[in-house]
Amino acid sequence: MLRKRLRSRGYRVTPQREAIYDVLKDSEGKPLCPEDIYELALERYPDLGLTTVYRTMELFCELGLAQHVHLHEDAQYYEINTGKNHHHLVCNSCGSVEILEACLIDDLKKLVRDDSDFLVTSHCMSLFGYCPGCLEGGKA
Amino acid sequence: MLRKRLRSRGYRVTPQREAIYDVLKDSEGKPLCPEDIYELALERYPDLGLTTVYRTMELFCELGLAQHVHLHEDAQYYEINTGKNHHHLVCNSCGSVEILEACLIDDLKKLVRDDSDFLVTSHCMSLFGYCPGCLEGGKA
DNA sequence: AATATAATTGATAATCATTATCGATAAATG
DNA sequence: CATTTATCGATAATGATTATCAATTATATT
Repeated sequence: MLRKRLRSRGYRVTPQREAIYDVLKDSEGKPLCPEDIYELALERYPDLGLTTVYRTMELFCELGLAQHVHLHEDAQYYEINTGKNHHHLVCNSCGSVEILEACLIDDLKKLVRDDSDFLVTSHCMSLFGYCPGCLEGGKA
Repeated sequence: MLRKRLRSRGYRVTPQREAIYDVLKDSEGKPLCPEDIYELALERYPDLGLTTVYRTMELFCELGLAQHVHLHEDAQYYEINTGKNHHHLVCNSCGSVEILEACLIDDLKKLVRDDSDFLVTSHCMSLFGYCPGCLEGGKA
């Protein structure tokens, strides 16, 4: 899987990339930060550098081998709390933000309330992609 | 609203806090980063310091006057991409992460596809709160 | 209205995660 | 096996956020 994916795009197969990929595979369902990945991968490839972890994760995400997970309640953007929920459509190209009034968070919260004992106090939710303008202009 | 909310919790009403709150109110629907807020608030209170913006936004979030918005696709946590979506339940107290297999993202994507011309390529979605263990132990 | 007190502020320094640089190394190709 | 060039790791640089601390000022009290 890893070897094929890398080679098909012209990237090289290296022991560092294999070590990092194995760490991710073994941690399925448990999100890891770069430092976590670094420390686990060191056990498989002792000369690994932290820089390589950052570079490799960026590559893996681009190749669809890994994905980002948002685990912090803090984010560098703020807005006034009006009490009513909504989502944001964030354009990867121009950075524009569109408001999506429809909100599935309440459904999801209800689902969690019914199915588990976890108490939800807040959430983070955004959709990323390309806005109509960028799609049309071929910037995407 | 601002004055009442501050005083009811023993916080003081200052021109800096009023300036920042006014900026948020005037930017409803448009998420702002600390630097954005700082620059807009300077027009209302020219001696404002950036440090105060960070402190004030933290306070406003605690008071429920403002909320965080996630606008970046990059996050410092990663996991392997298995192709099937799921959400994360993140405990504010112990940091534990529970997997929620149910996923409403596909419904939401469909909704966006039907109602707008925005092309969704990825998303961020997590629920924050308190896990059963922390609720029970009174740590929450 | 004047005073006391303690919260709040802003300038500065410190921190910490992430990114850029660059010479050395090693994977792929023939 | 030799060549080419992607990849690597150590280090420095960056940039956003946080800690420090003396000065200021909102509030309660007199």
